[in-house]
Amino acid sequence: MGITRSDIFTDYQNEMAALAKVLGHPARVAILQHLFKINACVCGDLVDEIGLAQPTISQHLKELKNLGLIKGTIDGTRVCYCIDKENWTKMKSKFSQFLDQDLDSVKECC
Amino acid sequence: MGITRSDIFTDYQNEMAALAKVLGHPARVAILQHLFKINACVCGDLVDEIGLAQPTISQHLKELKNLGLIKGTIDGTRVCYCIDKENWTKMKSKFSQFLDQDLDSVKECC
DNA sequence: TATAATTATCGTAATATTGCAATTAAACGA
DNA sequence: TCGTTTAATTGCAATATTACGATAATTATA
Repeated sequence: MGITRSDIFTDYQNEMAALAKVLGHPARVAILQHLFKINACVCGDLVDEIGLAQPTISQHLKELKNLGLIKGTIDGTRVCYCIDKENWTKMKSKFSQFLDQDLDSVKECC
Repeated sequence: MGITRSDIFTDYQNEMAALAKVLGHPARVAILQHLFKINACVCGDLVDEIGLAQPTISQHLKELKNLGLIKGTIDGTRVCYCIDKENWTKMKSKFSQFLDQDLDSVKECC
């Protein structure tokens, strides 16, 4: 049905999935990489840098902003985007918690 | 168009996104959590544990297997799934590389 | 061999995502 | 004020994802 049955999962599972999902597109990975490299930039720069149309970039920026990974400030006719450091740190610890599950005690079945 | 233009991105960006994407569904997060807890289990257990239909679980298992995060061994009429430790470690370092980009030198724009 | 148990696959329906052209909105500068 | 610049929004088309019923395939068991 294309609809995720989030009602049957825990909050943790849904939040973890939502975070992973927003990283699950190469354009958004590229945007975040560029913001780390450049510190801050405007939408138009990303259009040039990445090579997708302006509305497409704008849409990806919106998703990143909705999850809190970036923030934007209006600067005249432009909008300056940058990494939201506080939320990035929170995301990192959420991922760490998931990825660093105890692998040593895992027994492979085969 | 619903089709990701992976041609314009780097291999790194595409691989990073593919890994994140497979974690981007709560059912797959739940499956992985359960495998960590139980070490190994069969599809039917996951159907009971998670509460989605058997074909749906089977499909999610397939995606996890395609990315290499789990592996399955045929055991009679059942298939025993478990975490692929080697690939899990590889994924972890890929995520670390991305998530641990130098945050200290990032200047927020606003 | 026939039946049961288990998982994968197929087919399909519903929804989501991706991408862009066209347009709108907002703020600046001549 | 009027045009210019920049980004967001709208509307739409194409593709992808999610979910499940039905079925097939495989192996064990009676």
